[in-house]
Amino acid sequence: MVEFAAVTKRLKDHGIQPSAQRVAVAAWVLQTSDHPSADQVFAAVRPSQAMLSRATVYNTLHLLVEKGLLRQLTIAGGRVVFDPKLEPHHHFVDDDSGEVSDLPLETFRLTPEMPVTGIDIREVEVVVRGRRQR
Amino acid sequence: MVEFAAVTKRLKDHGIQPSAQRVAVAAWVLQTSDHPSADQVFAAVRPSQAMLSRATVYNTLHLLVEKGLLRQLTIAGGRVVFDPKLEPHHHFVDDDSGEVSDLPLETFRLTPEMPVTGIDIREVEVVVRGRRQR
DNA sequence: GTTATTGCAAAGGCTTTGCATTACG
DNA sequence: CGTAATGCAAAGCCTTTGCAATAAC
Repeated sequence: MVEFAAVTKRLKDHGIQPSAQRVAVAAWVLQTSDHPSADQVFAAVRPSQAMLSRATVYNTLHLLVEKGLLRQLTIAGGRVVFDPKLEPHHHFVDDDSGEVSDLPLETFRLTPEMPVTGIDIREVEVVVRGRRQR
Repeated sequence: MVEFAAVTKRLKDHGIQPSAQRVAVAAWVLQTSDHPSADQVFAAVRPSQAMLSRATVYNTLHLLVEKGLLRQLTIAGGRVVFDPKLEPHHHFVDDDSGEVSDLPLETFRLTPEMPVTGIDIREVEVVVRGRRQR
């Protein structure tokens, strides 16, 4: 069960005019612990929102990213996925299944020991590829 | 001027059967200091190798990656580029121009202080996004 | 009423695929 | 000869675009 009222407020607070479609998309994607692709978002929200087109999903996702409610990740292989977890953290991609999972920030400490000059760093993305041991 | 003989030998050493197209592609992509996309490789090699199709370029690039002569990177925005520099290092993507450049490994020290368990790490990709200062 | 949002379908990149042709061992 | 590599064009994703219809202010 998702609180649409809370989502609506959150959208407004971030300067996004709510609409049935936007609230439905946001309510789902902002609470998932998964790392869905645009199409997975569409597939997940469609059943409860028959009036929803792919274009609107892309539209809404980009809007959420632009307004800072969602992060867009680029995973090995060129896949683009979305991540509602805003706190800095890293990612692990299972080469076998393609699944994406979070790695806590402390797993790797990025210590600038050689100062990076001439660059305004906006974001550091760390993607670990490998295999789950069994 | 590129030494085709050396490239040919290198391909053979890595179990790749040389051909005119493969040597031409490899000779260019393995010596560039850039981070070209598949299409940029095609555009660069085509003039000196009229008998070259896009399919063969993709084919050859994937072969080089598979055999460990080339690395495939996934850059912010879902772009896939290739990097002949095999030594571990990081990458910087200029948000303005989209250009990719290398960052020395020492720029960031990745210190596993919380041991990563249950995972066979194959590769750690660090991509820094931001802007060049002027 | 005027502006913003949406759906639809078409168009656009980029990459892969299938198959006949050509080159190689 | 038999196998491997290539070219070509078509097909496949995924994503964006244009425009008319709809809904919101």
